[in-house]
Parts: sequence; structure tokens; C-alpha cells
Amino acid sequence: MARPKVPLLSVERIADAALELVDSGEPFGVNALARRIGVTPSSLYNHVDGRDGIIELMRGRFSVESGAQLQHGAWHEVVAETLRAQRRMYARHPNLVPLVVGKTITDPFVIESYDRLATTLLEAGFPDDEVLGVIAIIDAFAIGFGLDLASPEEVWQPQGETATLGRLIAESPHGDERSDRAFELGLDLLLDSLRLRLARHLG
Amino acid sequence: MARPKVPLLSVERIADAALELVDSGEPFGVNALARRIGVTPSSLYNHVDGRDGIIELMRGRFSVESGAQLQHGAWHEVVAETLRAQRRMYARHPNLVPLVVGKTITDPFVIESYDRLATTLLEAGFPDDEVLGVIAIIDAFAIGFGLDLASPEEVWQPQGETATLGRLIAESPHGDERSDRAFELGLDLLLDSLRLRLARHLG
DNA sequence: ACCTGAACACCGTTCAAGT
DNA sequence: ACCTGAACACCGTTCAAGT
Repeated sequence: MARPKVPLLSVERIADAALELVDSGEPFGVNALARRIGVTPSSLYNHVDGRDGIIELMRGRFSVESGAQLQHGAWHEVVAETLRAQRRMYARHPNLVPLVVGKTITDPFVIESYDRLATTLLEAGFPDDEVLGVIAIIDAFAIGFGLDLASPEEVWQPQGETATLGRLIAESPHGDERSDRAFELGLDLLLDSLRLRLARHLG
Repeated sequence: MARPKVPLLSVERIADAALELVDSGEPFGVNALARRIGVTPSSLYNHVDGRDGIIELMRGRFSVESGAQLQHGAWHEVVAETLRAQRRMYARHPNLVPLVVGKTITDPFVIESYDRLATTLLEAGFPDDEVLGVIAIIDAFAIGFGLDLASPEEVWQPQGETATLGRLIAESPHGDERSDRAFELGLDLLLDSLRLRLARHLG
């Protein structure tokens, strides 16, 4: 077949299929992806920078999917909206989370959203040498709760007797509801503490 | 050679070598591990349950390593010490973090430390239906910052122009120092917000 | 420019054969 | 019981060849 008159592949098409594959729960891989599209693995390399490139593509895609983030507004609204947007996309594609953690972020959309966040925090009055730290915290928070979504139903499985944990687990909501509640509580706490810190800086 | 009079391998020996391999920074794998020990990959299967089995082995090993945590003291000291202990073990074996993340925790040592935390928080005055949420937050925090340690030197790599991010990255400390500072800042923020919340509950 | 197919150096796992 | 070596079905990536 060699080169078809109309291309079989595009970055777009590859990203779509990759997300489909990830969401299907099957293990992600270049070969599996090619099989799913109905093409040879090597074909993909005409459009995309290998396995890592495809993962970055998905990261970017699902950032875009997460929708337009708040452009302006009070800093705490921007923080909350950024975190909720990330939360939404992690919830939509939980199996993607383990793939993207711990890889360098190069996707322009993601970079841009962090850039916007940095600018907002600076303008709100956080000192230069603290903004990056705050962003790292926000990132850790988002990733931690993202993995929480990707985790098995029961995160803690006490085998023997426990003083407190077993009872609380039995009494508390499970699965998504547990995770959602913890997220909202965590967001509250984070915003509280940031407000407190800012007040100290400004006062 | 076939069967030697004295066995070349043992679960112990395999676990040690596996951690060595992980800590060396080379990608973890059964074949690489066998090479490092100086044995055939298939030999390992006489002692250990494949790749996943070896990973579980390491998890158990490095939980024990994390050692005794604070048994009593003010609740905020217990929280801080729990987080710092986790931080230490993540710091000691950062490359292990992505391997074990998102798997159900059954290790008795880890369960016990969370149980102690739950009891402490309850006694401090946090309401029943919030303790598990707080623990989930602490967990997300620990995992998020653990992954931060395992991350590549440059987490964000802006390609083009940025309004703020590029400048801040250039000005800020890098690598472990950046990560440590962010962790300590995050810990401050977390404790602040928990104190605030507790005061509201008690007041 | 864009796809195929062969090739390469890897995986993880199984299993018969040897002692 | 415990190790080897061959074998299998996979990886991810490169590259010449074809249109």
C-alpha cells in the first residue's frame, strides 16, 4: 500500500485512539495502539515522537478536554478551578494518571495553565521565592488525589485488629464518594492555609 | 551448572538486589535484575512470583526500613513525623515510588501507622466523619511529594515564552533543594489548616 | 510525505533437561 | 530443589523500500 492518497493517520487520530486504549483498561503500548488503529507500529513514528510523545499528547489532550480554565478572578478561584479541572480530567481518565506521573511536562497548554497560575499568585502578593513552591504543592495535591482515583476500591485493607481505622472505614463512604469528599475537604484546607499565609505576608 | 550444592539465590538475596537495581536508576525488570545477580532470568522463578512479586517484596522491605514512628505526642507532631518518615523512605528509594503507587496497601506496618494516626486525630478532637478524609489528604500529600522526588530534574520545561514561570524557575533552587523546600512549605500549610479546622470544631 | 515490512535489541514467563 | 538454555509472545524503535 505504501503511501495512501489520503493519509490514514494524524496526530489527532493517534491521540484519540491512544486515549481510547487507555480508557479501555488494556495496557498502553505503541504496538497495541497501532493494532487498534489498524496500522503498522512504525507508521506512528511519522507523526509522533514515540511512546513518550504519545503520552505527552494525551496529557495535552486531556488538559484541553478539561476545558477552558478560569482566566481571571480572585487568586483562590483560579487555584480552585485549576485543581478542579485537573481533578475532572483525572476522574475521566484514571488509567492515564500512572502513565503521566513523574514525566517532564512539556505540553504547551499545561505549561500555560501553570504559567497563568504563577502570574496570578504573584499578583496576589505571594513572594517570588514562594510561588514555585506553592505550585509544587498544588501539583502534588492534584497528583496525589488523581492517584487516589486510579487506586483500587479499598486503599487500606487492614488484615488484623485495628484500634480505629477499621471502624472508620466501615462507617465512611467508599469509592468515588469517599475520594470526592476527601478532595473537597483537602481543597478547603489548602485554600485556608494559603489565605492565612498570604495574610501574613501582606500584614 | 544445573543445581549447585549451595543455592545461589534466596528471596532475601533477590530483594536486596532488586532494591539495588531500582536505586541505581536503571529501569527495573526481571532480566536486568537477573543480569545484575549473575544468573538466568528463569532462575528467579524458583524463589519469587515474577515481576509483580518482586515489587511487592520491595514494598514490604522498604516499609520496614522506614522504622519506628512517633508513638505519642501532640497530634500535629504525629502528623508531621508520619509525613517526614514517609518522605524519608521515598527519598531513600525515589524510583520505587512509581512502581508501587496505586496498589492496595496491606502491609501491616503501614496499616499500623495509619491506625495510630487515626486514633491520634480522633483524640485530638477531629470528628469521626472527617478523620479518614484528613488521612486521605495526608496520604495524597505524601505520595504527591514522593513522586516529586522521583521526578526528572526539570519538572516543567517551557518551550516558548512564558509570562512568569520561566523566570521563577531560573531564579529558584533546583533538584532536591527545591523539592525539600516545597515539602517543608507544604507541611507548614497543612498543619496550619488542620489547626484552623480543629479550632473551629472545638470552638 | 507517509506507509509497510524486516530487523534489532530488548521484555516477562514457561518448561524440559540436567544435577 | 535449583539452575540453565531454548522457546514464546510480546515490547519500542530504526530504517530501507515503495509510492
